[in-house]
Amino acid sequence: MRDLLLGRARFKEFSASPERIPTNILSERLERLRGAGVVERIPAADGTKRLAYRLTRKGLGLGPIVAAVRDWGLKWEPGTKAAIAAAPRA
Amino acid sequence: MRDLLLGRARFKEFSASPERIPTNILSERLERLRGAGVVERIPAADGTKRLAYRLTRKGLGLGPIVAAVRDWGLKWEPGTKAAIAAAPRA
DNA sequence: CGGTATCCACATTGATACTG
DNA sequence: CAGTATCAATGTGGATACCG
Repeated sequence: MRDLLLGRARFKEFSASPERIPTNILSERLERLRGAGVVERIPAADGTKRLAYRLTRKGLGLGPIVAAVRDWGLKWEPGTKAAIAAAPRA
Repeated sequence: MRDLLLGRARFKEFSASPERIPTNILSERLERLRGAGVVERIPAADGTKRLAYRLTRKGLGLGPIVAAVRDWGLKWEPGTKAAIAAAPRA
């Protein structure tokens, strides 16, 4: 979800993230997110026959949750680093 | 977390919630939340020797996350009902 | 009342190997 | 590149019984 919210779209991009998620887990999660209507498949931007993934509106709606988790971690869990820009301090 | 945010404090109150959580799971979760510094034990308000649970400041900080999840559910997941008052529509 | 103790079922993750 | 197939390990939840 973090990668998708950052605009990442390709299997390989998700796979390259620091978590080093195994390909089977990544594949299964993308399918489950698709089943939940949070993610959709689209043709890749580069014109090749490859696929890409993108958040639906429902998926974009998860942004505030992810942001709230990030903010909580930054405030209360030492060592938390934000991959997505933090909300400005209120 | 929802019950705690609602101000519920007693083991029995959590236990009576609609999820009908088994006592072993409830007990284990309270301990884990305590270990995470999210919940603390306090003497019960009624002066008996019983215990009660309360959110720490760190735990109260989870409120915005729970609220964001609730709002997302209300908007995107049919059948979602809010146990905590929903944020006013922006 | 407020828990512990068992024990089982199932979900999730992960390592690894393989394929169109 | 973008997955699928296996299989083992672990985590999580739940039913149930019991106890101070």
